[in-house]
Amino acid sequence: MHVKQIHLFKLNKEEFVKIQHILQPKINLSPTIPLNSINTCAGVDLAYWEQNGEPYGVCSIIVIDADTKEVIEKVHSMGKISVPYVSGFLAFRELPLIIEAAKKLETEPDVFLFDGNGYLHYNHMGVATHAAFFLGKPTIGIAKTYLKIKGCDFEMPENEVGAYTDIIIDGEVYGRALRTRRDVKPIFLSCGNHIDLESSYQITMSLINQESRLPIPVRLADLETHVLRTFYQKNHG
DNA sequence: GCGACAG
DNA sequence: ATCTTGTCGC
Repeated sequence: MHVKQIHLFKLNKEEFVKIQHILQPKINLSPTIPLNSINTCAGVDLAYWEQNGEPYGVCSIIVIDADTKEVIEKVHSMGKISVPYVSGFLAFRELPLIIEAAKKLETEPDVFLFDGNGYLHYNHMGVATHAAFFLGKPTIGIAKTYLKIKGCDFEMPENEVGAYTDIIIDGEVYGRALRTRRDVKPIFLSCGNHIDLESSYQITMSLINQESRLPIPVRLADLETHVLRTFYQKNHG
């Protein structure tokens, strides 16, 4: 798959904010493709560990068939991590490996689901949104915990599958607290890019099974990163 | 000094 | 994210 190259990853916080401000107005929340033409969905996740006191990470991307839910392709990338985790700047830490892995894809997924926020972010520039500028495909943000913005809490959705409450800040919809399964904590859904919230919701709910509150491709990528981490730790590189 | 903090 | 034992429940 064709992925735009990057060239910007040893900057300071001010530079990161500048980049987010430049990209933010270019976010497009209109769907580029209709729901019924989505045939393949990719899940993206990373795992981390330390080796000789240095941080390493592995990124897994797993593509599944939207109908059968069968795995079509999986790729990964591994390497040293050079950017620390700072809330609000996750994309700068994770994008290098994400892009490296995406380049290896032979299939071109119709949509990417990320482990992290998209539009639900201080500058509407969570990792899912930011990644779309390199992937050029629709992206969706799936966070497991709530990122509080401007002191606004979320309203707990009803305990029913598919129940949700929108997260509205200063009159703008940032995302959605979504109960994907009963008796389980909600996830925090938001647009990444090139897609609207309702479509993101439909896609996400269509990818839920009994295994997890997370959509299947994200869950699979999560499991895969753990396997890969064990492998790379054992084989010291 | 204290609390907050996607992954 | 990661470090970690047991434990409750389908």
